[in-house]
Amino acid sequence: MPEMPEVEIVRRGLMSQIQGRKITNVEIRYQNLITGDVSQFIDMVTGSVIEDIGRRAKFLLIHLDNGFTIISHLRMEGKYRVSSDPSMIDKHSHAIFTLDNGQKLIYNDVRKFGRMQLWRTSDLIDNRSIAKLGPEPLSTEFTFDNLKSRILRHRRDIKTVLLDQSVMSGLGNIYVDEVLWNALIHPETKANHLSDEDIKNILKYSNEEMKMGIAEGGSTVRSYLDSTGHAGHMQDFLHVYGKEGTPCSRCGNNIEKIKVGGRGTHFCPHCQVVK
DNA sequence: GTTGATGTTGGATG
DNA sequence: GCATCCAACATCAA
Repeated sequence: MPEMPEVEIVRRGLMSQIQGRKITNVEIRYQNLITGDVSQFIDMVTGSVIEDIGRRAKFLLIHLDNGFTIISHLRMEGKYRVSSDPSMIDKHSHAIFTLDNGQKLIYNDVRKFGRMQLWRTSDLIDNRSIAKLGPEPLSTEFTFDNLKSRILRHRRDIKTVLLDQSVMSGLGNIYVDEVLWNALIHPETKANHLSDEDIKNILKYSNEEMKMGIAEGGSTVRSYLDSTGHAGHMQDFLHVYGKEGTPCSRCGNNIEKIKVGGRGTHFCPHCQVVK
């Protein structure tokens, strides 16, 4: 499911729903959900208060009042849901946090790809997953010079490079296709062949797409729902993702779908030409 | 029934 | 270090 905008929507939802709540009980039904020692995770989280919820790229950071943070990644289909309705719990509910107001924070994940781990809040920057992340759109570090030097280091296809979270972070398979369509760049263009103009466009449209994705509540193309169970609307504004065989909204040529770096890739063969 | 694809990341292998 | 391949898993469509 989630790229940066979807994770941000989940973060905002959780902030209004569970910030300040005490976690009175923790149940982990799928042991591999937790990276590290499961019983230690349960011990440390039980009885703590949720102080704040942050985000770095696609990682949710649930800050507890005991100096620890739950680093949570939803991967493909992870979902949080806050509810007191027991029917919200099913065979795909892998973690259940009982809160002091009687509600439960339920983590659902059909494909079981998502992961959580506990990390000392003051040492978050040392976490391997967090440490390697490149700058994300809408942040102060996301500048032309920084992005240019990071992209030009690579000779892989630009699509693959933009999906590499150590180059820049936040984009996933949907938004990267949209950014490249907006920027008029063919997804198989070699990264080190890009012009300053191309880099400027990647910067500009990454910011725009992330901003719009957040404003529209995220993209729901398969299964994404926020923590209140609502779908997003960004899917109504996509130009290429999932549009194969339909006319490009800019030039009228049919959108094509190919494989780039093993990922389904949508682009307009007329607007986006390899240089 | 079988095969392939699905908003991701990280580990193994050259 | 860099690039590529595959695994983790369940479901749905062709």
